[in-house]
Amino acid sequence: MDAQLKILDIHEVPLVCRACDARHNGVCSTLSPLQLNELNKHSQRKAVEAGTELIGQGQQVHSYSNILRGVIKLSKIMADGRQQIVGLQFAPDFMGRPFLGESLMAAEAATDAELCVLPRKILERMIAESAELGSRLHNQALTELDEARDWMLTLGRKSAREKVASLLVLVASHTDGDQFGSCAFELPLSRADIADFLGLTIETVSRQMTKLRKDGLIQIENNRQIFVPDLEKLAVTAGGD
Amino acid sequence: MDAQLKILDIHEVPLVCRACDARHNGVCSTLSPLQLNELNKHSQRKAVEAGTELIGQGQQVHSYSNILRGVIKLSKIMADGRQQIVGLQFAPDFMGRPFLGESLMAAEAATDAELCVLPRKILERMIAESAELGSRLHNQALTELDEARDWMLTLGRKSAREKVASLLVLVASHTDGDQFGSCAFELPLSRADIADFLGLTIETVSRQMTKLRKDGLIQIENNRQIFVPDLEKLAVTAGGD
DNA sequence: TAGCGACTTTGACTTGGATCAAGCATGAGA
DNA sequence: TCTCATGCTTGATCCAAGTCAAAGTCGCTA
Repeated sequence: MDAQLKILDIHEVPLVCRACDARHNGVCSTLSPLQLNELNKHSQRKAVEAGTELIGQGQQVHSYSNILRGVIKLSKIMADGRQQIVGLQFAPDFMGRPFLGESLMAAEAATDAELCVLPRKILERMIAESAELGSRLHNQALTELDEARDWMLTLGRKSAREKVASLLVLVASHTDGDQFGSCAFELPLSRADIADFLGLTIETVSRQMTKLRKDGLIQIENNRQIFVPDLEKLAVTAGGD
Repeated sequence: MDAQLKILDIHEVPLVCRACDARHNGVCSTLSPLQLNELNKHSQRKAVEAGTELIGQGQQVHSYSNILRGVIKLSKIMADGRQQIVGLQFAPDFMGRPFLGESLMAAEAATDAELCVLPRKILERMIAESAELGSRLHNQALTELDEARDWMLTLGRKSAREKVASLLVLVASHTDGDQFGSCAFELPLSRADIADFLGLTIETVSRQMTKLRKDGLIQIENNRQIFVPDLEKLAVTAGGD
């Protein structure tokens, strides 16, 4: 909520994103050395802490970002305050909605995060110049659409228990600990965030987490540390397939 | 349900889509005459009647389509039969998810419809060749993503009454009768479809329709014919903005 | 014109999740 | 050490929407 750093003013942060290092495969990996050099002149690395609002619903868009570290939540809010998280973005996703001047939702850092900020005009010019970059972003848009539609099934047709299990499976799937049976991870979201993502209240989320714990499907430490003894079983609880 | 025509066998229907006529601005309008000619060799116009399944969840994708007339519903189904409609496509949308061999959802004609069917391989080659076509499809994907996220807010946070009103506003917005105050249209969906789209039951949909009617927000004739005396008021009932 | 099937509405009852209201932990600051 | 704020859990109660069951409506066919 307390936005110490505004992403829009890209000149605040001095550190320049030098090249497509491993974490930076969101966009740059498709560019020619010439384009990369051009991009480096304008891109800015930026660290933000959890809770920082990166852009508000209805605000003008001046930049896009590659997410280098952390989790960003995208949310929509109704006139009366009801809120729905409509997407989570993990590193190394590209963040932003090209070709639209005004943001249709708010973006907020769910965890401490690091971004590589790209000015809008520069990036849009590069999309026009590089078919490969365009294709890359096209594919990410399609993937996000797939995910959004999966989530529509979750929101529309699953019970609270299934919803919470679905969220845990989703977060687990974005954690590299892709071991077979068990996995452990830190939840990037508070109970309130989870509720906003699942279309539930915090009380219901809490109750279902407790129930999943008592049923032996998960273990919880310090509210955020989750251990899943059997991911398969949790996925079944989340609604199968 | 009874699929008399399978979209996959493009040779069944003799009529060839000759050119980018007005209704056919989904894809073809971006192509060069040479490419158009090439496309015309392979595209097929096809009429399907309401209820025809165009592709099933998990099936191999062999073609894409431009929708020339009618409404297509995209739906996901869970192992136990729970169903959620995750998108509606109206003419002149492009239908299909490029670059993925297997369909993540089912597509079914909600109304009688007419399609221009494009074989997958041909279209994907043309995307690679034409930056403008790629950009066009990229934009459609982004638009669909915007719509999906809007709908996530509806599914997650709105009451049954607001959901039904939202659907009516959505359908109204795809009807060219964009008069200011009032509008009239035919619902392309049955009560069961509406329920599947809104994450409700048919009974709840029916009750809310009745209540909206009794509140004077809509008039209903023959279940499907809707007259909205004041679209603005209905939009407010749908949750504002 | 009666009968059948698909679709819709309506009513009575149940229930899952929301709401309201305390408690409980943790950590920061005085 | 106390207090206060923040985030989470737990319990009691309520209500919106689901479930179950019947009855209308319409078109189709015999």
